[in-house]
Amino acid sequence: MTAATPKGERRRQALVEAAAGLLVDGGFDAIRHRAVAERAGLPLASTTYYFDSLDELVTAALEFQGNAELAYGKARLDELDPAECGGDAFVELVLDLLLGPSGNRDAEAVLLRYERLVATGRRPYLRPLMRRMSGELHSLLFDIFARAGQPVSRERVEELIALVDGAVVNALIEISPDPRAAARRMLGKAMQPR
Amino acid sequence: MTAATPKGERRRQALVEAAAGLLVDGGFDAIRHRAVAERAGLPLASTTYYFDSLDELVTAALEFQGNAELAYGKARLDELDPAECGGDAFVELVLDLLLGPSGNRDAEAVLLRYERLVATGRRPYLRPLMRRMSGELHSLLFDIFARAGQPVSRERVEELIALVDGAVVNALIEISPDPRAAARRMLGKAMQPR
DNA sequence: AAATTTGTGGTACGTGAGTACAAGAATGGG
DNA sequence: CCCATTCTTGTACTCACGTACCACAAATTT
Repeated sequence: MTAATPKGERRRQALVEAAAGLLVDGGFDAIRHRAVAERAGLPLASTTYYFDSLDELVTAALEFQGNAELAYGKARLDELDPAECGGDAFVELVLDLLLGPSGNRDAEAVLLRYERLVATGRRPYLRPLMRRMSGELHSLLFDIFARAGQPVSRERVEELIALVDGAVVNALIEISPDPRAAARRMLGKAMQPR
Repeated sequence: MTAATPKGERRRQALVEAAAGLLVDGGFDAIRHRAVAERAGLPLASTTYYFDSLDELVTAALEFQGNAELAYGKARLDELDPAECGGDAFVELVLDLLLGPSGNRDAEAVLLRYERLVATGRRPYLRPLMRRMSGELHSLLFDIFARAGQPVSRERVEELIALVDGAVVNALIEISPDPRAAARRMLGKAMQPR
């Protein structure tokens, strides 16, 4: 159900944000009616009033989080100074877009981005949303490469994303996972001038 | 707990196989005491008798499944005829090792291999096992490339694996996921003679 | 053969979850 | 001011799950 009153809309939004927070901290399984309500400081029943099912709440949380990440990416694109796109700095920029800002407690925060992809395998209802966000991310990267004076084809963007994603999922099984370092290594090598 | 009697050992093994089956069909969350017992045709309490905790059962199931996959890979290596390693056939061979034999109901079966990687992020107790299996898989691929007359460095193996893994996780969000096709495309391009 | 270990399985407890419900409060238009 | 719609929330029902328990059977050891 959708809210019809301003206050209702605010409450609904508070629930979405709480759910998104839980999503980041604990993954999809952490989004539960009771946990969301508590985190938002609202009663349990408010979650079932504004969302017909838990899936709907999960979808809203994912959309909120995804949009936040895309907004961050767009901001980085806007403030991009082509002069400061030396090799290493540019690699870090791309990693920021794909994995989130560095300084995130890493393995933890990166994990969610990949749980999302894989979870979509068993939750088909997330696919349309994930497709949209993935498409926007690709476009964003495409623009960033162009803006940085290193234009690439869309196909090449897909390759680089795949390389980073693969490096990350394989890094997750290390004793002390450092997925960003693994991705940096692969990406740095792939982007080296030939 | 470990079994001490031959019959006990058989029962324990039946539980592990049942759990592995559930793992393949429904992912980690599908491994539950009751489901495992029912699938094995044994009483509920047998699961707690042979395994101190559910984690132990999950670990055993994963190990069983992983070993089966590695055995399949070794068999493919043994029967490898270097003469039949034309480009396309060889790509398919590599995909068979990384994604499982073609003909698997694809998106379904491939999914587990990536759930494992990501799940390890939130289940540290799986890491040692995953590391071991991942290492063996890398070695296997290294040997296969050499045997096929296309030797590559271990670093290059890692790159190709990352490329395939990244292609797969990104393919999972499609409306009708075909991760194998996506991986085939990327891998084929990356392995093209330069 | 007795004793001890090992295996077996029915049952039940406690917990946490999704969801339903109904009674009450707030809101806004006539 | 009233009334209908919208919102709010405490409570409770049902279910599935992990796990513990215990009486008993089978096997193994002494």
